[in-house]
Amino acid sequence: MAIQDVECCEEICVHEERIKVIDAQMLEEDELYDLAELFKVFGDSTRIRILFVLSEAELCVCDLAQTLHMNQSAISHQLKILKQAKLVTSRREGKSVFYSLADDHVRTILGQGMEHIEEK
Amino acid sequence: MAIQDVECCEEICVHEERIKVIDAQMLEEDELYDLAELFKVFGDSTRIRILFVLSEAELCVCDLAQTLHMNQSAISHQLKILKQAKLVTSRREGKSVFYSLADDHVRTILGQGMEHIEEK
DNA sequence: TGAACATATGAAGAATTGTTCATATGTTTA
DNA sequence: TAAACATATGAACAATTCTTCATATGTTCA
Repeated sequence: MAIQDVECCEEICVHEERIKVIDAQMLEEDELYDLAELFKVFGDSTRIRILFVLSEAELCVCDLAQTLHMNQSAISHQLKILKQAKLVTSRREGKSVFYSLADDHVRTILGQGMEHIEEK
Repeated sequence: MAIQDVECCEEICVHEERIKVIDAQMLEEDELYDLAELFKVFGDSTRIRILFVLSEAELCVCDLAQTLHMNQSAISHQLKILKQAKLVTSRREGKSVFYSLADDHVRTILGQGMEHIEEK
């Protein structure tokens, strides 16, 4: 992101004190980045579908692929992203790997999102 | 998304009944899409910063640009996206346009996101 | 051990997205 | 009405992302 001087409205709306206070309370750069990265993970309909399905039942990669009508590779790639974000966990059982939701934040966030879009 | 037949594990992990039940409960295509679109809006650090700043105070475009050290055009573009997603609202006051958070879902979602990344 | 199966992953191409630049729109005031 | 100011927006380029294909890894069982 380019940092630069910005010519700005001077009379009405620049409240320097207010800006200073906000600046001080601002999230750290890496927190901001992590937060955006987290939501980016939610921001894909394939991953939303995976999370939604896993909120109903623990499933293996193959079941997920079949349920979502997508090939195994695509699902595996998305599961990797979900796992890196700690939104899902997995356990191996023989040849299969079963995935499930990592914790309740996932459900809460999905639920809040649903509420928001339903209010429109 | 390509829909196709997937050769799938047959012995261990395909639970056809389970899949049928999940299929029936699955979100509608457009709900899924809307939900992903919503989270996509949260999935950018500039927009997260805008939302965070607006959670502290109502600000005009110019103040936002100055606070975030970005130019006015970039901020306006992002505000448009936030407004389309109904995450912010605006009111005009003379030459300036003031933006603020649209509702408390925004705060809840941001808060849950913060909790999640802080638990790591 | 080797064949069969389930999952993971690297590379590549298509599609999407964010910022910048230039300019348009809308508001105030001289 | 014209100039000055604040905001909005279209086009373009760079960067990121998602899916597919091919193949590698890991597990079971004959």
